[in-house]
Amino acid sequence: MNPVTLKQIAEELNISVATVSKALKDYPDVSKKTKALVKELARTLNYKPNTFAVNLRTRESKTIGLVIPVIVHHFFSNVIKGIVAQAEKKGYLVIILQSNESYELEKKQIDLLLNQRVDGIIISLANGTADFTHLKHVLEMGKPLVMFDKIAKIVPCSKVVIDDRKAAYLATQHLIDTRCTRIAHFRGALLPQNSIDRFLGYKKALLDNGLPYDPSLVYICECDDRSFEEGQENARQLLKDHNDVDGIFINTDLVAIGAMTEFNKQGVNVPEDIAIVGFSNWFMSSVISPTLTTINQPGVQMGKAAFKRLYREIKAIKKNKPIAPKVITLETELIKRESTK
Amino acid sequence: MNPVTLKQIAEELNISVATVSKALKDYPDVSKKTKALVKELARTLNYKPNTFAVNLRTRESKTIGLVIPVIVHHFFSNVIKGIVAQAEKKGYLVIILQSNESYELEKKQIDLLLNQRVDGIIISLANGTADFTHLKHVLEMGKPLVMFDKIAKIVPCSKVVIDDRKAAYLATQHLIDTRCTRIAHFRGALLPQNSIDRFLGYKKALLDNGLPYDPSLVYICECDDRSFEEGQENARQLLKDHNDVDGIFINTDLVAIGAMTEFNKQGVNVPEDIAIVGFSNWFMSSVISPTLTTINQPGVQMGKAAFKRLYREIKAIKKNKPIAPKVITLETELIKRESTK
DNA sequence: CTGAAAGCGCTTACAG
DNA sequence: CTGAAAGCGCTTACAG
Repeated sequence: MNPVTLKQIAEELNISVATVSKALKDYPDVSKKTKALVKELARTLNYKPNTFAVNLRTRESKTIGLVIPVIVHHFFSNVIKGIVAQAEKKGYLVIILQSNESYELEKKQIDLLLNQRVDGIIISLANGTADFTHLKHVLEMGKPLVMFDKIAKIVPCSKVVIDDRKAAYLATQHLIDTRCTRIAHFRGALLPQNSIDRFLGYKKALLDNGLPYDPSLVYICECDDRSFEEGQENARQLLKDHNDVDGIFINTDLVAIGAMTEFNKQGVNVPEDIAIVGFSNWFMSSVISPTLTTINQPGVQMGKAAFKRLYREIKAIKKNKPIAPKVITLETELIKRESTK
Repeated sequence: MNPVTLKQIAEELNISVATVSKALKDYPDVSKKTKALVKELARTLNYKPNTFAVNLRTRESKTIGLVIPVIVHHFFSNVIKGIVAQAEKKGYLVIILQSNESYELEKKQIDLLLNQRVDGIIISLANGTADFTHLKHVLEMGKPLVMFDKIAKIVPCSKVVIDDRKAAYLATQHLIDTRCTRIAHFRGALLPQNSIDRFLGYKKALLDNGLPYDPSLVYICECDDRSFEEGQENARQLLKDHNDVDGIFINTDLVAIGAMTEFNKQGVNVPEDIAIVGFSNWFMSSVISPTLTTINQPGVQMGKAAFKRLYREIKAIKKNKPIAPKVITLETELIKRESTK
């Protein structure tokens, strides 16, 4: 069965397409009687406006794009959930693409979304992204852009983040407060701002407490799909390199769980021999043994906040109002569990 | 900057819009010279066709819809990954919505996608879905529909599944082969076909091996966001109800891990006292201790297969060819690990 | 080989 | 209060 059009309704009622259109949208200059007739018939015929035509006329698609490094990831799937839920409330649909942590792919995905003429884009950067012209391009096209989690400070768009530096500081301070004196750090990849910030927070906490900063205690993990294994490997290496470490602040829960597994295997007791603080508060962290002390990173909330901000900017642009980029920082908290003393 | 249109190119070159359109699409009836000129200018002006107009003309959106019960779920996020990747290869984008296991919401999401005029829909049903008119409606609109994982046999559309009954049979047989004689089952919710099939496979394996089927050994879990806790609760209850159980086949890895955690806590040894087989092969299953014997459920592959099938049907419908629903069954395998003897 | 024309289905400024 | 007209940007059957 072919979808009903305004024209069909108009012919049926012997009025014009223009009037039907206006009646359905409750324009004040249509008589109540006509409105009632039109609406009644529209309902019985199950009329649905043709989105393609509406899009073409109104120049908006009521669709936004989302680019994330990986879909199969607890934090990002939580963010997706938040964005999709919030978008739906406002009548927006979400197209999702993943960059696989590749700059090239990220560029391509942005291009696809622009061609699709989405009304706005939300993105968390790939680890490999060091050039931002594709993102500036989005802004030049007059499309709102919101970054979250892995952001680029230099791009003048709104951002939804947590205070990574502060959270890392808190995590490290907690290790110090529980009498750790030789604290290692498993950091994330080199480029992402959040892994830089977490590293800086770790370092500052050490220095503020009069502990020396020792670069040889900092291990890197790419945090790709091998996170767990990276945790194991780093733990193994750490035990070889340093037998005096008594605490580790780890960039991500999954890496931390990998490390704990390795320590278990090698008979190193957590937290007695080595205390561990993770990051993100993945649900498994409260469930493994010992349960993992960690920083809560509110994924769903970040997704919601990112869409809300994007929505404001979409509205603003529609009204030709200028938009001032805003950085929204969500609260995190340290969740103390068994992996620290 | 405003996007370039065909009209602008036409004016610049003093030819008609029609010729520009045809030149760009390599119609055979345009001179090589004109084509070269047009393509050259289109490139320098960075011309991109207006998707809204193309959609309206061609009556297709190159967009598909995906409805899943939950996004934050290892299996489903793997499926998303497979679908999105495969769709992108064919120039399709994916709009994702979640039903939260609610029939009402699922109905609404389908409606949204139809209004958006997606070219096809892929769905895994909500646990709560017992009525299928919304899905039949999709087919009546002439839109291809592909179900995966949680399907409804009664809806005449293509499906991508695994042989749940066979896989469950294998899992149970493995427990029997390793000398379990009193085998419990933690099943999924009552309605979904796959949890019914897994239950039936369990039951058949028992009977085929001359073991009695005891309904009191079957525990239910909704497998919503409390899966882990449900596993713990069922394990606790099982220990109270039956002290003679020596094996359990569990509907999902996460529930199984919950159960194992509870057994650990209560000093019940896995696999010596109770052997466990899970289902899905979540990556954590190879990582916990003891590692979990399970059935591998190929999420990414299922996603890819679902899109491939949908794509075929979209093409067929475009050519007015009839489509014969097809059931695609992917292979699974039993992965033996430490949780069974 | 090129272009005029019609049309996809809608919205909205304007005339009456 | 109603409707004719223009137009969003493209595609394609048809005429020349």
